[in-house]
Amino acid sequence: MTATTREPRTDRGRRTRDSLITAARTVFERQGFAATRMGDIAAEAGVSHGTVYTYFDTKEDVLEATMQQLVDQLLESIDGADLTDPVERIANANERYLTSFADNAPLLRVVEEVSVTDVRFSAILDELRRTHLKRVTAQIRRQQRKGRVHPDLDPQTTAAALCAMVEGFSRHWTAFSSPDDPNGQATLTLLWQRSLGLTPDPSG
Amino acid sequence: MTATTREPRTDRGRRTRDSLITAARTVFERQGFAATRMGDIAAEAGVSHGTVYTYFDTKEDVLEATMQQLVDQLLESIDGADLTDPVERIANANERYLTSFADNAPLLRVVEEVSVTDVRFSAILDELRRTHLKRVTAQIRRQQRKGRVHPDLDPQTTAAALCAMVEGFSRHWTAFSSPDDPNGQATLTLLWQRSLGLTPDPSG
Amino acid sequence: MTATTREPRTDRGRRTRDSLITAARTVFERQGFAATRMGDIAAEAGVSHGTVYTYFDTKEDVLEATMQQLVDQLLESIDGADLTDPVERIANANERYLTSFADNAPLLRVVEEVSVTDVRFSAILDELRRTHLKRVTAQIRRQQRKGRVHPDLDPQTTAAALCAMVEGFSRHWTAFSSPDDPNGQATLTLLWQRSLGLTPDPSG
Amino acid sequence: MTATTREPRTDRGRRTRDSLITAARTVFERQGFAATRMGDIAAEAGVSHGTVYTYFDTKEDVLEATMQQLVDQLLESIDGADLTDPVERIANANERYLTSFADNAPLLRVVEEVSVTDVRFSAILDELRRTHLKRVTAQIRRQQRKGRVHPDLDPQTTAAALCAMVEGFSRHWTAFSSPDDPNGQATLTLLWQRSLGLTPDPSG
DNA sequence: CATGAATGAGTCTTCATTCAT
DNA sequence: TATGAATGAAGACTCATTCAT
Repeated sequence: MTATTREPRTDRGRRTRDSLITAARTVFERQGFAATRMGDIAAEAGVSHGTVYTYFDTKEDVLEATMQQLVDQLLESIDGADLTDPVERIANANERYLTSFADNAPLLRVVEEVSVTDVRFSAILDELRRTHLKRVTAQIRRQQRKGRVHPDLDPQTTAAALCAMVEGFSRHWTAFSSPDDPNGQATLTLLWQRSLGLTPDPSG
Repeated sequence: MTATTREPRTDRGRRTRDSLITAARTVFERQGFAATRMGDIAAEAGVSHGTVYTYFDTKEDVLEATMQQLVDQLLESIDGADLTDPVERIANANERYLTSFADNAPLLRVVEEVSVTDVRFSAILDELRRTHLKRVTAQIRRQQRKGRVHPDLDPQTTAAALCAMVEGFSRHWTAFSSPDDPNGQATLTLLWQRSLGLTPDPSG
Repeated sequence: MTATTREPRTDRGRRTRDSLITAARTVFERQGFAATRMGDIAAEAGVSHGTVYTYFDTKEDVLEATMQQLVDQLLESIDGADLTDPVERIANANERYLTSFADNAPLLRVVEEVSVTDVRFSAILDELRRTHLKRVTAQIRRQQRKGRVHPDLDPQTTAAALCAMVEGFSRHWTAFSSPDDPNGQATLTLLWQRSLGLTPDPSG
Repeated sequence: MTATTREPRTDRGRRTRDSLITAARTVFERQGFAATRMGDIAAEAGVSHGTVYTYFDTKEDVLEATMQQLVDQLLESIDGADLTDPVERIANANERYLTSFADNAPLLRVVEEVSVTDVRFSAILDELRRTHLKRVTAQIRRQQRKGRVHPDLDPQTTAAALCAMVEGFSRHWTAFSSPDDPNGQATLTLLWQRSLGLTPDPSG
C-alpha cells in the first residue's frame, strides 16, 4: 500500500473528504494547479486549512484523488461496447470519448500542467493514450485484414493520428466547432471513416 | 513601466541576453516552468543571479522572450507556400507543420503548462490555433466550391478536427508513430486527403 | 483582499498578534522603519519568521496596526474636557497633549519617516494636525468674539503656529527644556496665554 | 579628510557633479530617500547609472552633498544681522528663518526621514536646532536682564518652545496658514513678541 | 475529527555597488 | 570621465506542511 491518502473511518469523515475533492476540482479548474493553494481548497469546501491534511498528504495527492474516478470513467469510455458494424462502432466510440473528455477538458488541462513536472501525472495521461492507441490500432489491423481499410496505412501511426485528432479536438478545439455540429461528433466520425476508407460490411 | 524586457545597448549585453534566452529554453524544457528557478537559468547561462533581472522583470517575461522567435517561425510554418495542387499543398503544409512543431514540442508543452494560469500564454496558443484554423477552413471551402471535397463536411468543424490531429500528433503522439513512417508525415497526408475525399485535379 | 490584517480567531492568536505589535513598536522605535526587518520583529516577539505574515501582509501594515490604538489615544488627548476658564483649559490641553505626544515621540518620528514615502501615514499625521488645528482655531475665534484675545491675530494662522509649537516641542525639543520645567508644560502655557493676550474672565 | 565625495578635476566633471546634485534634490523631494534609487538620480541628471559613483560613494553621500550648501545657508539665516530694536530683530529673524526653511521644507523632511536611521543626518538637524536654540536663549536672557521680557519665563525652555514653533510652522504647518497672512510671518512675530512680553525700548 | 496557529524552507526580486570597456 | 553590464548580499513574502488544542 503506497497510501497517499488516508481513508476516513466515519461517515462524517467520508462526507468531508468528498466535499474536499469536489472543492479541489472546482478550484483546480478555476486556477490551475500551481496557482491553487491548499487554503483555497479548504475555503471552497468550507473547512479549515488543516483539515485537508487529515485526508491528503500533499497537494499532488489531492489532485490524484480528484482524478481517481475520472480516470476510471475515461478508461471505460475508451474501452467501449463491441459493436459489429465498424462504422457504428466508430460513431459510438467517438461519441463516448468526446462526451467524457470534452466534459472533463478543464481538469485534464490541469493534469497536463502538472505532468510537465510530475511523472505521476504524465503516467496517467500516458496510460490513457496508450490504451486508446492499442484499441484503435487493433481495430484498424482487424479491418485491414478483412480488406475494409486501406492497406497502405500504417496501423499504428494511423491510430496515433486519429487518437490525436479526437483527443486534441476534445481538449482544445471544441470551441472552434460549428453551430451545425456543436460537439463535432458527426464530423469526427465522417472523417475517421473516410480517412480509413471503411467500406460497408459485405457480410452485412 | 510597460516594457517587460530591457533591451541591451551594447554587444556584450546582447550576447548575455541571448545566452540567457538559450539557457532559459534548455532549463524550461528540462524542468518545466514551475520547477525552474531564476537561479537555474542564471547558472545555466553562467551569469550571476541578478543578471537575469537586468534583462527580464519576471520569470514569465523570460519565457515570453524565449517564445518570441519561435512564435514567428511557427506562424510562418502555418502560412506556407501556395501550391496549386491541393494534395501537394497538404503534403507540404503538413511537412512544414510537423517539422516545426514536433521539433519544438517540449517548449510548447511548457507554454501549455503556464497557459493554464497565465492568459498571456494561452493567448499565444490561441493565436496559433486560430491562424491554423482560418487557413484550413478557407482551403476546405474553396475545394468544396470546386466540387473536390465532400460537400457534407462542415468546413469549420472539419478544419478544427484536422488541425487538432496535426497539432496533437506533433505534440504528444510522435512517440507512438511507427518506424516505417517515423515522423508520420506520409500517414497524416493520406488521412487528411482521404478524409476530405480530395480527388485529383480534373483540370490537371 | 482589502483586509490588510487578518484577525485572530482564538485567544492564543490574539495573544500572538498583540505580542507582535508590542515587539514591533520596540523594534521600530529602536531602529526606525527602514532598518527594521520583518525577522527582527519576529525575533523580538519570539515567534518564527512566517508568523508575522499570519497577521500582517506587509511591514507597513504592522506599523499601521502599531499606530491604531495610539492614534485614538492621541485624538482623544487633543479633544479634551471643556473647562470654562480658558487659561485653565489651555493648561489642561497642553498638559494632556504633551504627556501623550512626548511619551510617543519615538514612534511618531517613525511615522514621520514613512510618511515621506507612504501617503497612508502622512494621512495619519495630517488628521492629527487637522483635528488639533480645528479645535484651537475655534477656541481662538470664540475668545476673540468675547474680546479676550487680541483681535488683530488671524485665528487660523495663529492656531497653526501654536499647534506647531506644542507638536514640535513634544517631538524634537523636549530634550532642550530646562531642569526647572522638565516637561515644559508651565512654560508652554504661559507663552500660549500671553501670546493670545488672554485676560482673566471678567465674569469670573 | 574623511572624503565621502570625490572632487571633480575638470570643468566637465564639475558640471556633471552639479547636475547630479540638482537631480538628486529633485528626486529626493519627489520620492523620499528610501524610495529613491541611484538609477533614478542618474536618469534625472541624464547620465548613466555608474556615473553617480564617479562622484559619490554611497547614496547617503549624495544626500549629504545635496545638503551641503543648504546647511550653510540655513545656519546663516539663523545667525542674522544684529538689529538694535528687539522687535525688529525678531521680525527680521523670523522672516529670514521662514523664508529659508519653508522653501526647503521638502528636502528637510527627507533629512528627517533618514535621520531616524543615520546619525550623520540627525547630527545635521541637531546642529541646526542647537544653533537656533543658543541664539534665541541668549537673546531672551539679554532682554530679561534689561527688564523687557517677563522674568518668570525659563529662558531655555522658552527658547525651545519658540524655536519649535517657527521650525514646525515652516515644516508642516505652512499649508494651514490663512490667505491673509500667507507665509505667517506677521503672525509669528506678533506671537513671539507678545509671549515674551517684549515692551518697546525705553531708551529708544 | 476539526481547527487555526506556527513553522521555516524556498524563491523571487531589488538595488547599491563594482568593474570592464 | 562616462557607460552600462554584472554582481550578490539582503530581505520580503509565500505557502505547503506540522502541531497543539
